[in-house]
Amino acid sequence: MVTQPRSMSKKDRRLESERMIMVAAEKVFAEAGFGGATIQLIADVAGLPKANLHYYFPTKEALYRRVVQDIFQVWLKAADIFDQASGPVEGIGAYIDAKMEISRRHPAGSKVWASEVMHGAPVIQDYLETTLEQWTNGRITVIQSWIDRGLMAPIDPRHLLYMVWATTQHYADFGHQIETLNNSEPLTDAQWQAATDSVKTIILKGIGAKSA
Amino acid sequence: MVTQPRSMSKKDRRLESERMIMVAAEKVFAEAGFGGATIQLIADVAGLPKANLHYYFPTKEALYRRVVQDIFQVWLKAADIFDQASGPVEGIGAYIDAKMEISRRHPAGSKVWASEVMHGAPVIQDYLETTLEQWTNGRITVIQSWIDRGLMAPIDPRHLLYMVWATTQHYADFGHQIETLNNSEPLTDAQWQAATDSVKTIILKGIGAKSA
DNA sequence: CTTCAAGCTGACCATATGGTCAAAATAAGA
DNA sequence: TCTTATTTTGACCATATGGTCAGCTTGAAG
Repeated sequence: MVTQPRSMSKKDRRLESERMIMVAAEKVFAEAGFGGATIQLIADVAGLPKANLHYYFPTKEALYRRVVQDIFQVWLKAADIFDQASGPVEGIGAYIDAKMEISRRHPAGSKVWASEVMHGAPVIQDYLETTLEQWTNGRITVIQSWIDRGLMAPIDPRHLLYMVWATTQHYADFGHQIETLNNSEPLTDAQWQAATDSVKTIILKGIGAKSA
Repeated sequence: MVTQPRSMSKKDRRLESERMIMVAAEKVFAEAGFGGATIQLIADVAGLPKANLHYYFPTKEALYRRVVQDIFQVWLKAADIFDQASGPVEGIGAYIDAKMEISRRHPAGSKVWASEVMHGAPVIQDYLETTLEQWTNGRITVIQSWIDRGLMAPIDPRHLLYMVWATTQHYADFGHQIETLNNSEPLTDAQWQAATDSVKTIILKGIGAKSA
């Protein structure tokens, strides 16, 4: 456990403790799944007694919910890029860049999200039905307008989005498999760049994207 | 529980019981994850007393291992199609067809596989390092030969394979999300066909595939 | 310095779960 | 029919785990 500086105010220490717990929880939930994760292990990773963890988060479910909600925020934030784009090359290209970066920097979060959805989204079903659906429909409109303006081929925007999600998140969720097939070595900077380029090249060419 | 006909021999009944347990286990492991699944629930789904399940499979791990190995076999079998192809349009096209069909028919299996890999492949690490790596390298050779013969653009074959895996498996692993975004309705036959067509179109066009 | 609310923690509890076992039931073979 | 191996099952056990709680510590405010 990293000792917390005396300088911190009580409020800061609270926030700091909550953050440490969240980070530990994200990691443990990602590695073991919700059912396989134990409060004890999360507490150990965070460097706190189990009872202290319960002081901040009353139940395992509550902690898990917070973790999933946090991840969803990151997810949504990356999507903002989409809107500032003038056409598919810039918009989808930048979106792929952002999502690949998330897969690289927050693989644990991506896995927790994947696990949550795979198990039927018991915790964030309402988000899927409201926020995600609205975001998706908005993006579908944008993509459709690009198609209407002749900036890309008439691909079903929905399946295009699924492909981007699937491909980018795969590098986080199946990172272990990818690493194994890479002589059990993590991807290097150059390899991540090559992966990103490959994904962008294939998808942008595949939809016949033209710069606006 | 489906009563087993008296006509069955003892050996057949054993196989039948094992199969029922495997089917139930695949479903429960997919829905709850390894840690969240309970032997009791698997037994209930299979329609057997818990103790009887332990007669056929000594431990939870042993049962899980069998389930994962089974799934891997399906995975490999689908890959055979690849070899009979004369070029990327036929080979990759047929491979995408096969994998989309698996996602549709065996979504639970796909989820168990995804979960296993996400958790670091504790059970099938050796398969990844041997069988999967060999299969992958073989396919990379094939794809490279297509590139050399000018049948497709010079895409890194590895990332192409990852994209096919990611995209096709996404329809199983994230099926719940896709269903939610489809007005909480399962995809119809036509929608599955449209999804498959979209995936094939984008990828084949994206790699500049030409018929041999 | 004193007071008091906020924060922290070791010890404890109830429950769920994987797994065991002895005995009963069943079916195949002599 | 009798014998024996296989299969089935209810009852039981040891352990792990989520969660509680009473009491202790700490630090801010007056």
